[in-house]
Amino acid sequence: MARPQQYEEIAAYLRNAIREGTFEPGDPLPSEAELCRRFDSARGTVRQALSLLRSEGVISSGQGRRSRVLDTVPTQSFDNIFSFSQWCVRSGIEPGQVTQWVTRKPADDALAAALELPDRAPVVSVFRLRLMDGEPAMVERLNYPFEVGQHVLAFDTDSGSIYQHLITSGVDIRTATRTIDAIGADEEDAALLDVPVGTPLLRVRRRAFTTEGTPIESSDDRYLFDKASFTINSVRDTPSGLTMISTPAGPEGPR
Amino acid sequence: MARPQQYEEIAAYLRNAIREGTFEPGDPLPSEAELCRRFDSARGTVRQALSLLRSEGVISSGQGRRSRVLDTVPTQSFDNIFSFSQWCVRSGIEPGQVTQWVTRKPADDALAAALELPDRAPVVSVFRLRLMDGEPAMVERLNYPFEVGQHVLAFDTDSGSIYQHLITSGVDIRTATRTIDAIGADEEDAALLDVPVGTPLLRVRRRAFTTEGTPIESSDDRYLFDKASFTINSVRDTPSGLTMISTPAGPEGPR
DNA sequence: CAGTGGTCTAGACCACATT
DNA sequence: ATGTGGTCTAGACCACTGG
Repeated sequence: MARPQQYEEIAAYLRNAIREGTFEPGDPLPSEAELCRRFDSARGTVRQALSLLRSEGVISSGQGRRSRVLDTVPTQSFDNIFSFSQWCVRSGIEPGQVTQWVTRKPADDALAAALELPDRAPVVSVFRLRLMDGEPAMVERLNYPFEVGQHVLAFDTDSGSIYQHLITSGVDIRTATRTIDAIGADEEDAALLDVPVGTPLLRVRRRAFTTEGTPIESSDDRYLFDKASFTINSVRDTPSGLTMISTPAGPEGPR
Repeated sequence: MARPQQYEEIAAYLRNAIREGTFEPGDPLPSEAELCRRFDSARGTVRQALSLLRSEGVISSGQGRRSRVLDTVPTQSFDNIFSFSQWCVRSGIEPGQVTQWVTRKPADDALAAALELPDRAPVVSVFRLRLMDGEPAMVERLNYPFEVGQHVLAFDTDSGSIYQHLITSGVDIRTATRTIDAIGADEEDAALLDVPVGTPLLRVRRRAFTTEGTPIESSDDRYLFDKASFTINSVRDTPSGLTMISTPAGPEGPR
């Protein structure tokens, strides 16, 4: 595993350089030709990397102009992001975790509803502090129906990605619903993240489902506000009557 | 202009065939090799077309598998996502706005990059406080290239939805990229929203594009954290829809 | 004008899914 | 074993931007 994808490497390098201020918002990136030389790769590969950053809302490109850095924080596109660990690696950040506890207990009302289980059905819960390059970045609260949670109980939660572990355990994760909002840190959050109570946090609540629509996860992640952001691309429907085979031209939008 | 782009032609053909039921949801598309033959083009070009459809959430691809048509997700909700006014109305809330100012001025570096304009090109900016049932809920900062902004200058920004006005003025809004994060209120935000400085706000930065991929808006909305949240549904391959729901944003049913 | 990104071609090898 | 998409190479021409 971890076979390095060349275009991912180039993208990671650029994301890193941007995050560390080598390229500031508004600055031009190196030209594609320059990047080809620097990474000894073909232009198609470089363009694939840039296309990735474009879809993440990190840079903007245009014919004849150099690509430029947009005003951004480290950003995750929703496409492939189920896993904090994976996300960090893609961004050139070292992920980490400190497990607070793992329990098996009966679900309370709200959790039973979220997982579509009978009241007081057994669930497995995980509570971890997540780190980026060794620094506190996110508090993670995960809840699984017991059937799924078994795999979690049999896993060293300090060793890495639970998501990855579930996938390789054969758990069928197909769709997810995320709700994003902002809240102030409560006492528990504040202590772990080492910030004052009330500090703004970005909360992402997630429910994941199998192909059949059975809920298999209900979680609550709270990010330090300057550690993460999320990007979403959306398309508006074309007015119905128009497009036939011959369409108006169009360079690049997202991705 | 309107020089036909080959990959756009291929994409348009596929979109059409899908819309007309030639390929039903779940069906495999023709293989890339087959499309190469049919359109007498190189594989890279075909892949560019498929990449476009993938980014639109129309198909899903995977190594070794044929690309398949996804359940078509009605992006009808796009308008509701884009327009604060429409979203409120749909949620049974009375929208309102207090315009702070509307200006025309040269773009600074960051804004020029975001709108893909030459440095110091003229832009039209709007700064409004938005209300829900008469209460402050959001601070809205909108920026348009002058060509688009003209329509805004000729509009009473206290009267309602700029988005609606642009659409009816014939502005072609096709795609958008949103980046969501959390920040503390600065002094300007705090004064308008009537909260202490540092209160957590949900920030949504948006870039909107025409069919040709030309940027037509770059904006920054900051919501009181208890007034709004965002919900995103995604499938393991491709992001599909985005929905905005109102305050009592309880865990939402999947579908 | 030279430099840059947008598009396109015609090959190649690999990993994975299906048979 | 075959077919498929994912990745990559090494060229090419064009349209546009910028000095």
